[in-house]
Amino acid sequence: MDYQLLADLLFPNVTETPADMEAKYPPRQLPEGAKVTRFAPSPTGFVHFGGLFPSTIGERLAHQSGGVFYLRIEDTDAKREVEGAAEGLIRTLAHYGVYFDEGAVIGEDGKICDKGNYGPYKQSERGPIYHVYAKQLVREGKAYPVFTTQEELDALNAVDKKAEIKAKDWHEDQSAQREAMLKARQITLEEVNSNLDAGNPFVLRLLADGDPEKKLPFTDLVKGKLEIPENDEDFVLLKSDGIPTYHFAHAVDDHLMGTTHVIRGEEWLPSLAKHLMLFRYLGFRLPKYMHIAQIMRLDENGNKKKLSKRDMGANMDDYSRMGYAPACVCEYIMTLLNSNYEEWHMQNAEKPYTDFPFNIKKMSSSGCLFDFNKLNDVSKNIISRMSAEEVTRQVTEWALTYDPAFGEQLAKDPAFTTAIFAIGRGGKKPRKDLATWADAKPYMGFFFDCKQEDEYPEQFDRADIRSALEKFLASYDPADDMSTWFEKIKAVAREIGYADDMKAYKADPTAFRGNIADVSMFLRVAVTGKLNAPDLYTVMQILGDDETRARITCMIEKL
RNA sequence: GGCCCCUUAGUCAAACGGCUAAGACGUCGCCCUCUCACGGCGAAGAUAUGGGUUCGAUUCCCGUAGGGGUCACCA
Repeated sequence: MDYQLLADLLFPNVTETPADMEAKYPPRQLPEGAKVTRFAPSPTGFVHFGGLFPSTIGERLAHQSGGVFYLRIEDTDAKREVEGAAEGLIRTLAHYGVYFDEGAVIGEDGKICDKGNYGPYKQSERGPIYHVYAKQLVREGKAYPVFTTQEELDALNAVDKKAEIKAKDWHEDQSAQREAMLKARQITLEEVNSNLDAGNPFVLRLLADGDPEKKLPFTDLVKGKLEIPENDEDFVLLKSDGIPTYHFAHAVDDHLMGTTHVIRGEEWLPSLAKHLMLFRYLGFRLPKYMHIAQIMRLDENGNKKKLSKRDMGANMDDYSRMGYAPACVCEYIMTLLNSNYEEWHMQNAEKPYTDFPFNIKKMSSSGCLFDFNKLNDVSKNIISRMSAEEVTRQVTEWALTYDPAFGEQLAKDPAFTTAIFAIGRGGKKPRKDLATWADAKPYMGFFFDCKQEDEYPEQFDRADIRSALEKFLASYDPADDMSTWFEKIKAVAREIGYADDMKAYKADPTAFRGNIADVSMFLRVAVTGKLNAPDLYTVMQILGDDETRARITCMIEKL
C-alpha cells in the first residue's frame, strides 16, 4: 500500500503539514510551574453541578499557578447542539466566579467569539487543523478509511445507539465487530478509488497496535497509579462528515493549545488507552491527567447514581431559583474538592475562597454524594457574616425576580428592610436563619404582612392573653430601652398571676398560672403572628409604635 | 457480560504500618434563654467481607461482595 498516495487521495486539499501547525501554535511562554487548563463543554444545554465542579478545579489550578484557563467549545456533534447553549454556559460559569483568560468568549454583540492566539476555540471551526494531522496519520500508515454508502449512513443515524447496545449480546457483538474491523483494514487503493468516485463518505479509523492483554501503567494525578489495558480498537478519528470525534480533537487541541493538565470526569477513564495511543502516534507530549470522581445522587432504591442533568440540584440555574448565593455554592464546592478547606476557612473566615491553596493531592478519588444539608450549613455561615446591606441587596434582587410582590415590598423602603436584616447580625455569634434568599420571607415576612400563622396554644386562658395584651399596651413606651421594656413585661406577668422569673417558675410551676416566657409569647403572636420570631424588643422597635399597637389591638379585638 | 475505578458513621471526610479510629454536616439530649436562631456541653453512629504479610494492618498484597463508570460516525 502506498500510504502517501492514499493520503493524497483522501485529503487532496490538505497542503499544510504538522510542522506548519507547530509553527503556527508555538509552545506558550509561561513561568515555571504555570498550569494551562481548560473547560471543554459540548454546548448541549445548561451548566450542571457536575460541570461546575471540574471547571472550578481548572480555574483554581490555572490562576493559582499564574497559568492560563481557557474555554473550548466542543461542538463536534451538530445533532446534539443546542442553540445559545454556549452563551448560557459562559454566563452561568461567570456567575459562579469561573472566568476564562482565553478561548471562546461573549463578544460585544452577544455572540461567541475568540480571544487568544491558539484558536479557533470552537472545534467546528478547526476542521482544517484536524485534517492536517489526519493526513499525516494516513501517510504513516497509522489510519485508514472505512467507506459507507449514504443509505447505510442514514440507517446508522436512525438507531438509538445506547438502546441498541444494551439490547445486544456483548460477546457476540464484540467478535462481530472485531471481524468487521480486521476486514476493513484490508482495504485496497482500488477500493478507495472506486468509493471516492462513487461519492461514498468515509470515516477515518486509527490502526490500533495495542494488545489488551498487556497492561499500561499510568499515573493519574487524582486516581494515582492505574493499570489500563492497551487499546486494540480501531476507533474513529474523523466522522463521515469530516468532523473529528472527541478522542482525536482532544489530542490535537490539547496539544496545540498547550494544555498541561487535562481535568475531566472519571467516565473518560475507559477511553484513556485510546488517547495515550493517539498522543504516541502523533508524537505529542502527554499532558497530565486528572480524572475526577463524579458527584452522585441517591436513586429511589437508595443506590448512588451519577448526578445527571435531570436531577434535582443538577442545573445550576436551579440554585439561582432556589435562592442560593453563588458564593455559597462555590464554598460548598471547595469543601468537596479539598477536605482541608473547611479547616482553612475557619482560620481565614474573612478571606475569599480564592486565597485557599488548592491542592490536587487532597482531592478524593471516590465520588461523593450531593448533600443539601451541608450546602445549607455552608450557606448559613456565609450569609450570617454578610452585612445587613448586602443581605438586603441580594434578597431584594432575588425576590424581584422570583417573588415580585415580596420583592417590591422589600425594595420600597430599603432602610426598613436593612434594619430587619440587621437583627442579630454583626456580633461574634450572628443569627443563622437564612440558607437561601427564599428563606427570607418565612423568616421576616411578618414585618410586611402580619398573617396569623400560628395560633395561641390551647392550654392558655384567652382571658389571660387578652389581659396581658391590654396591660402591656397600657404600659408600652417605644422610648424604653430593652431592660425597661422587659421589666414592664415582667410586671404584666405578675399582675396576671404568671411567674416573672423562670427559675422561680421551674422551682414550683403549680404556684403560677404560667410564666414570663408565656407572656412574651402572647405578645409575640400578636405582633408577628408567629410563635417563633427574632428578638421581640427589636421587632417592635423596627415596626414602630403605631404598627405595634395596631397589631396588638387587632389581636385583642379578635380574642 | 468484558474491562476499569471506588469502598472508614446517614453524608463529607482525617489518621507518611503504631494509642481509646479526628473533625464537620445531619440526628438526639442537656444547658443558656422571652420563643426561634446563635452559642456551650454531651450522646448515638464507621474502617464492607474472608484470607495473608507483619511484633502490630483503616493503611500493604490476594480473593469475595457491594457500588459506580464504560463498551457509538456522543461528548
